[in-house]
Amino acid sequence: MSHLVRKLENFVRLSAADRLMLNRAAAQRVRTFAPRTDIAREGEKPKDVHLILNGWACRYKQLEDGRRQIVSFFLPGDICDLNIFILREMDHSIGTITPVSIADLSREFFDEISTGYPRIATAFWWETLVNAAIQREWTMNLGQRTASERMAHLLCELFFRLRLAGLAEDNGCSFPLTQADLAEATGLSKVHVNRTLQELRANNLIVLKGKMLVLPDLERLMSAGLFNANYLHLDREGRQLDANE
Amino acid sequence: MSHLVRKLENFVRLSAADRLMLNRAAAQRVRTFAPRTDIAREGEKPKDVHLILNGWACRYKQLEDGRRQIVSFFLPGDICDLNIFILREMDHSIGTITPVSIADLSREFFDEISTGYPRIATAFWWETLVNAAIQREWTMNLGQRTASERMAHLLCELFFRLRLAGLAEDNGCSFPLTQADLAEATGLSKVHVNRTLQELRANNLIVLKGKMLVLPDLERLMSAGLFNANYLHLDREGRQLDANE
DNA sequence: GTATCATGCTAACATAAGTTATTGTAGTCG
DNA sequence: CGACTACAATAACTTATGTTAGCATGATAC
Repeated sequence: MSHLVRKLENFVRLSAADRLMLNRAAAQRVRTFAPRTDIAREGEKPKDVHLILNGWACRYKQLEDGRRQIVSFFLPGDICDLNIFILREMDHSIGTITPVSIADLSREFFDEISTGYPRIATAFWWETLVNAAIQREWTMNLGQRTASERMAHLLCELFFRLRLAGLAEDNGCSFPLTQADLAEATGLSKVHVNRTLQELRANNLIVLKGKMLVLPDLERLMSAGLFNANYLHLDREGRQLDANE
Repeated sequence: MSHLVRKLENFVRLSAADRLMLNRAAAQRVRTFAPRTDIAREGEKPKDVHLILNGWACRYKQLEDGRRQIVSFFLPGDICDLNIFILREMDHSIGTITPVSIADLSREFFDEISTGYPRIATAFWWETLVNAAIQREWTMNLGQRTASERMAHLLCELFFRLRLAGLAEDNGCSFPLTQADLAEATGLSKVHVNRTLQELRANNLIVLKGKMLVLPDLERLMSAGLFNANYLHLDREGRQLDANE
């Protein structure tokens, strides 16, 4: 089962036809990219919506003087920007971290969804709203949390999101980000990222080595990062109805 | 003409019927709020989409220990969160800065839009995408810009957005935010906000007094804030077609 | 096997921004 | 009118994080 379907089914119940539709779309127009290359660049006209099939990528923005900020990460099953084609040009770039394969989704695909696949349409709205919530949480993260809180929070988020797509073990996950990547995502310097990771290690909150992240005590890491998963909206739609609200 | 219509017409050409529909929706279910009160609170079940008719409001998040971050501002003509009702609970709060009046838009209103008002639907997608872009830009702002760049950038953004809704003069606007508000939005301390504003004043980039902001030289302020308006996507849809792209 | 490169680590030092505290100023309320 | 109150301004001091630089490690390539 694809990571996308796996993820969306955490929120809506999809029919067999829904799943077929999604898997069919994910099998067409597939492209692959080497690590550290751009899938799309700021200033370009957006043509398609990208679905990440495999690998890690990120959205980033750059200032004229070279300062770079990773504004979000894309994990397998993530969709880049619904309906982006109505805009005239990209206001950010999308680049790969690892080798990445994507499927390009056309405008026509979304037209089909909105006329004939209401459950998928709802699931896509959920995806859009959760992405917005993640971006807000990053604003909070950069604005209010200290370096170690910020790092702990980011690690929790990535772990939760990977788990949602079926890509994490019970207490860890594969983790391809370099300290330089973490620096660009947290707004810290590389040196301070290193210090911060050492601190988390010293507190037995993480084991991070050779592209593998182990979280020996997720609860403690969450509280170290003041992490509250509510913004990921992991509850299935209708649960409040089941509970006879 | 309402601020909403004014704003959306910067992007799509609306028909008379479109405008009528929007103005009708904006006249029903109107509520008013005192300054510094909450329109919605984190944890609540979202019921309606809010359209800001008048006044300034903000979205904010709070940590258990009281640290607060304003994650975005709402100006007249802004819509809070399209389709928010599919989520089970709010992950943030919405509070007023000034006295505010809003119109609550129902699920049924959006159903009507999506079946019978394609231009409005497109304009709403534009609004959603621009809001996402603004949130990304805030991430960049907090992660990479220095205090004075950050402040200059924020002032530019608010000025541009007010102008879009027809709420700014040529070289200034009404500006109800306190230094404490600016601190919560920029992730700086109140004291440092004060220092930063002094610096901008000393460089003749702003005149800020008694809830009025004057920008004597917008160009210079923009370059002081490394402000590039591309993320606001102010270009009307179809312009690239007119230009025979 | 050793040269090269990306990545990680550490130390010493510099600085932007935070903290605490005090004072000024204007508006509002009784 | 005087007493509050919210907001703004400043000073003195502290601290978290940035900067520069150098070294260590491990993978990849020839």
